[in-house]
Amino acid sequence: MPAISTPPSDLAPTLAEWYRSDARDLPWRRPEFHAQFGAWGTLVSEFMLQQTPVTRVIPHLEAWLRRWPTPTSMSRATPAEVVLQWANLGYPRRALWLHRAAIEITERHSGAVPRDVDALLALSGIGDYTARAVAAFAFGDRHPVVDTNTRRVIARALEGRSHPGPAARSDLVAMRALLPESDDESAVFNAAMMELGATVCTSRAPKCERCPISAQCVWINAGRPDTGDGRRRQARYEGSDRQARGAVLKALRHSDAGELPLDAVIHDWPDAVQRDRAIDSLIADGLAEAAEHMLRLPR
DNA sequence: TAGGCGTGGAC
DNA sequence: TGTCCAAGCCT
Repeated sequence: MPAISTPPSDLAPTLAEWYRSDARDLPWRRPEFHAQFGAWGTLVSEFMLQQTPVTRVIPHLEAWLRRWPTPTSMSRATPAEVVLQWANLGYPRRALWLHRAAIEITERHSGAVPRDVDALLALSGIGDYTARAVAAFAFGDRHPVVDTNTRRVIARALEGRSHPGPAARSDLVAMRALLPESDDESAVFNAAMMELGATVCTSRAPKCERCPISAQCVWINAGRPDTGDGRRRQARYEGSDRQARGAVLKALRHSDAGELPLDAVIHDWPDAVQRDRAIDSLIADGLAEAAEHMLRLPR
């Protein structure tokens, strides 16, 4: 790993000041949000934000929390209801995982979102990022919160690369070394690194002229070299199994009573083998079930 | 560790 | 148009 040229002590205060003045006003950052929904609100927001843009999440989050304001209320829903409410947010397995997590929280933690990172990691659909995001943002504890934005800021500002490498456990170690001493300052630092990456230090066309740490940025001082050759490319979507799965589930979501005759499910799909493979894989994932020549959302 | 997994907006 | 990208997780 390249040498770190900026002392961590310089970064946090500068970013904290910038964050206080420039951070977006997002629902889950408002005190009323925490007062109303607590850690559950944070947890739901983090599930929805996994690979889905902020602007698409906001309306869904508010509808979701109005319907299921606590883990226990959601634990009593059916998978079909949850998948329907998830609507077109994408990656619908997240809806099942969130539902499962709500049940686990109800059964293992008496309906209260746990504060302990290991307990959070043990819940369905929660990994290194989400567990620490909940612990840091909902409970104010000092943990390294590392998402794609954080990794990009570290790659550029500290390592002089245009894009971070693949996510790795070592990212947690690198971020932990940058955290301020106190819980409060750490939470702000985590949020500020993410915010900078999301709004200024973006993947494409970064706005370096608006960056509060541009003077210390190793990447800028190196002439902003393109070092992104080794990045993993997202697989082609057009014609993919994912597209077929999405079409099947969309048909189910829009059907009456959440079910369709099996032979009517995207019957005009150009590749019948792929269509059947998509249906089978959705059933295997628990996102659909077959019964009596019908395909339906899971009950 | 690499590949699979939705959806839609921006360019 | 096609390509990239988005507060990741699971296997």
